[in-house]
Amino acid sequence: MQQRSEETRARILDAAIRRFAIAGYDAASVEDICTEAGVSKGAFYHHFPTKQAIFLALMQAWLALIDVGLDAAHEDTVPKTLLHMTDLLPGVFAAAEDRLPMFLEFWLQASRDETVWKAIIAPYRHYQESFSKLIADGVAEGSLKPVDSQVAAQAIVSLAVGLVLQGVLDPHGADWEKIARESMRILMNGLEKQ
Amino acid sequence: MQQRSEETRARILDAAIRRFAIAGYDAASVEDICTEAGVSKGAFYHHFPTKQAIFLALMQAWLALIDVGLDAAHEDTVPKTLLHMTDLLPGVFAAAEDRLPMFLEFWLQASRDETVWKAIIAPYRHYQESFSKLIADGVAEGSLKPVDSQVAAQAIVSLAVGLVLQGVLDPHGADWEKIARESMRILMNGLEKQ
DNA sequence: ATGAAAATACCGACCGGTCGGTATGTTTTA
DNA sequence: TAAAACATACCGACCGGTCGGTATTTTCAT
Repeated sequence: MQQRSEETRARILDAAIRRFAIAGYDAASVEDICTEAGVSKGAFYHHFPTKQAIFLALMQAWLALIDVGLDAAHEDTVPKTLLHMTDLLPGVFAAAEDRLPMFLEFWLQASRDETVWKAIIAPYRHYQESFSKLIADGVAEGSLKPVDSQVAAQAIVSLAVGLVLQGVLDPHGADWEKIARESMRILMNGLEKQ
Repeated sequence: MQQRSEETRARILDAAIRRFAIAGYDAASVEDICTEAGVSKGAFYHHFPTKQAIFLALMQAWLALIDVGLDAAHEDTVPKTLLHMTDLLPGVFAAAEDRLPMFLEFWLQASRDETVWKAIIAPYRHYQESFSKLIADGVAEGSLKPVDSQVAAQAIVSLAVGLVLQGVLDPHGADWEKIARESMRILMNGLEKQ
């Protein structure tokens, strides 16, 4: 049975998420993670070759989740799809909760470490491209103004990223779920025809 | 003469900006900064009590700069003011250049360290309030739609923050100056009357 | 089915190296 | 010459990663 092994691995991953989110990549020591997971350092290095490896594993799992989320949001018209995605945002905020700082951590590490950057940049550009295609479809079907689809896509992504970042910095300073919904609506007003 | 003292202090601050931007707060050691500045550790700790102190000093100088920039952008009507700010964005991108990662560094430290957070949150909320008042003025003068000024302000800030963050991650992946200008225009389309 | 052997999973002491900060001495300035 | 400015050597704490050894699970011949 590899049941024990898999559970140990899962415990380490789970503990790592919490420690990285709370303390950050550098400050969260391997020993911290092991203590939180209730395993030894030997177990850690049995499952992961380096500290960075577990970080990458977490990041890739997270990136895969985004993919699933985006695919699941498709509706029959482009504005409906965008609005549906907007409606999902509050849920994302609520679900992420204490793991939101990990988002920042991924971003920061990627901007500094080439290995991390290479792992994140391809999916990231893929998302941009997805949104861009979505906008282009909307323009084609006549539901959106004839905007530059690349630019509009990046505007949407930027707004979302900025909202998350502010939610991380000042979680109780505003009702971010409401702001997310309504500010996306404002942006959409600038995109929708009529 | 305290000329030498002041120059040493300035050299240390300048070196710290570079090291923090390139390596990040944790990875940039005090010794790194000293070497880059061409001074000894003794000089460093003569001018700054702790490593965090120099970080806070840099951050406060940066926050003060933003204040100046925002105040300088005022025009006679609200949409004109917003567009003027938008036009300034490319310059901000160009000027920041290698110091942009510092932005991310400030944000991250603030989300983890209470001292840093307290230093950044008041100015941050002040900016939000400034934008909010600006939007409210626009609604009052009839140039903007009757939107919730808080929400609209946060949308603008979010978009700006998101643009900067993407510029940090993927500087050569897109023409961020153009995207900044045009995506702000789209957002404005959703705000302006008629 | 069962017991031994092989493979896997895990433990925890330890190492080389780094880092923030200090103590103390020397140089420069007023 | 006194005080401020700077240099240097050093300390204790910590961290990522290693390693020899132990416990547990799986394999397989009988």
